[in-house]
Amino acid sequence: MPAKTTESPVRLAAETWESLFRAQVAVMRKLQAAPAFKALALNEYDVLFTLSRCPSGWLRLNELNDKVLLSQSSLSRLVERLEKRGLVERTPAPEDGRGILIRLTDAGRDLQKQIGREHVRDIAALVGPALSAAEQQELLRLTEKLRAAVSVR
Amino acid sequence: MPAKTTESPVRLAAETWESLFRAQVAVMRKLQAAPAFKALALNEYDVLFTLSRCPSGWLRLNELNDKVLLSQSSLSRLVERLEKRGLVERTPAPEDGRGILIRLTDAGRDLQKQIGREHVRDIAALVGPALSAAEQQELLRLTEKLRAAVSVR
DNA sequence: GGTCGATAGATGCAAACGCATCTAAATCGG
DNA sequence: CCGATTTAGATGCGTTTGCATCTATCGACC
Repeated sequence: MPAKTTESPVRLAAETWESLFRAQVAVMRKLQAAPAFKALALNEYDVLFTLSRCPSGWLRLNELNDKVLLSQSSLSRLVERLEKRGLVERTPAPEDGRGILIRLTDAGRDLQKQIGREHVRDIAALVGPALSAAEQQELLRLTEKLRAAVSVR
Repeated sequence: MPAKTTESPVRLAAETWESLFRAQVAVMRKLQAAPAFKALALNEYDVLFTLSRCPSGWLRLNELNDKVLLSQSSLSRLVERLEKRGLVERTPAPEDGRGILIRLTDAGRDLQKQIGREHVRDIAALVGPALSAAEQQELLRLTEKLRAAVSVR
């Protein structure tokens, strides 16, 4: 396929985004269908995952909201569900009477790890054969740069 | 930031996917908030867009379903809504009594073009400043390669 | 040609979603 | 220090979503 992307900057950006988006859809399709997500919706897993990556273990609800593609109200109720299932804990934020802090329970951490292992295998099975290591590193670099630039403020 | 990605292939693939996914979330956040999507949800726009890109103008429902991250039933009802709004048309497929064909109406095409213009501007404003033209081309190439590899069969 | 599994799409239903709004706490300005 | 604005999160409500299932047609095979 010839590179027809020397057209206009606007067009190049649009095509780049569309390609990124379609790739995300294609991969996500496969991942969602995996048995790892019988127990937990992807958004729910994403919250557990994000909490597991947090150094202090605690995250504010609004911090979580930056990571996940959900409205504030939906995230609020999603966390409520996770709490009912005993996967996360809530505490009023000590320094801000409006806020709440969330962290994984032991059960939540276990479930995240278990699903995470399967999930990582699924990802590797999809992405590994598709791109060389060097290409993956470059894709990682570019998407990280894009995310950082878009997320300013 | 040092490249810690020379670890294992599995880990590299997982980090690459996570970075791609987060970038997608970050960009999508901004795009969804744009005034272009007051009139039409993103999934709905995506269907109109896909139809507008189709050479024959007609698409089967199941072909459409490959492009969009929606279940079959959700897409069925989404198209139903678009039809009620006069944006798409349905016809029984001539060669397959089970299938239906969908295409844009004139109103649908107009709306897609109108939103599309705004949308492309929004994308360019986000992606353009984030990556150089060469980087965008490389990102386009890598995501297209990934999508193609994942979509086989 | 008739039966049988597979495929396309529609539909009932409960769960999840976003928007608008509400309450309460923090921050700002005088 | 007090009223006004902003911010964090919860909640009512109508809409959208996915799962399971249903109907109808297609294709394969005997």
